[in-house]
Amino acid sequence: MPELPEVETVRRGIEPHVLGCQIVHIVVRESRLRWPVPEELPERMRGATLVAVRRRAKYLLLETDRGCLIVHLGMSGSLRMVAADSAPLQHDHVDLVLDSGMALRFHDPRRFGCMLFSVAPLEHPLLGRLGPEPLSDDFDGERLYRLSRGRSTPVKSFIMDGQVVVGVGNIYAAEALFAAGVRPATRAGAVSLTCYKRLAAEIRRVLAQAITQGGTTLRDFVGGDGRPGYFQQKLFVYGRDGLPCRVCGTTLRRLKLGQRTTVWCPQCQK
DNA sequence: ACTGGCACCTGGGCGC
DNA sequence: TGCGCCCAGGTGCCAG
Repeated sequence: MPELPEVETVRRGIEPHVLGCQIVHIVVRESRLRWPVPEELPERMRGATLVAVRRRAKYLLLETDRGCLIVHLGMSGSLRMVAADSAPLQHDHVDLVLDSGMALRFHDPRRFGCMLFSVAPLEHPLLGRLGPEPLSDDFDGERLYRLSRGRSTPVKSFIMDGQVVVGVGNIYAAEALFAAGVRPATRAGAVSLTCYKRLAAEIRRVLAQAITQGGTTLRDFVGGDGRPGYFQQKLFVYGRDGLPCRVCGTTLRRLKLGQRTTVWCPQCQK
């Protein structure tokens, strides 16, 4: 489900409701996520105080005085604040019950998400080799250009590679490539420095704008406060194959790159 | 070192 | 109404 803007929207939504709270207990109804929820998690976290809610790539880091919960929402996950005594629905796999009378509830029909524990999350194998945050100063067109030399992978797959830059998923990859006027199937190594500078700028702009809009609501995405995102009203290509380009009217085309559906405009993207 | 392909899951929408 | 098929926001891992 969520790309970086959605995860950031969730982070901002839950932060004010959990910061400073103590975890009374953790209810694990289904531990079979992408990786099993550690059996010792409830015992280890009982009584811990939440001191920060951070994000790295698409991972949420719930930091406590006893260590950190690493949460990924996969394709279909969500985190919501609920009343601690509210009845769980299907796929409500984990509750962090807080001393405020609320609970942070992890819901994930497809179970591609995860909930792990670490005392040094940034050194965790899943996070240790990630590239820079797209909204940080470490990310720019020169980096894209440098890392792409000699690579034959499509530029779209390249910018979705977490070692290159994190947080660019299928929606925003397509949108950024459209905005930069770059064809998704172009070999990464054949894209010029000029184009990469434009692409990096568009990746930043599109992600930042999506965060401002509260993320993109597809199907049932809602932020931690239950409000939907509005970015879908600004999509130029994602999900619009066969429809006219919003800029030039040309019929948008679709292809598969790295097993992911990709929509592009043959007129606007060269 | 790279690349493409598969895997993990459930649910919604479609054609028949 | 039911069944089978395809599709979906992610990403680790495998063989070649």
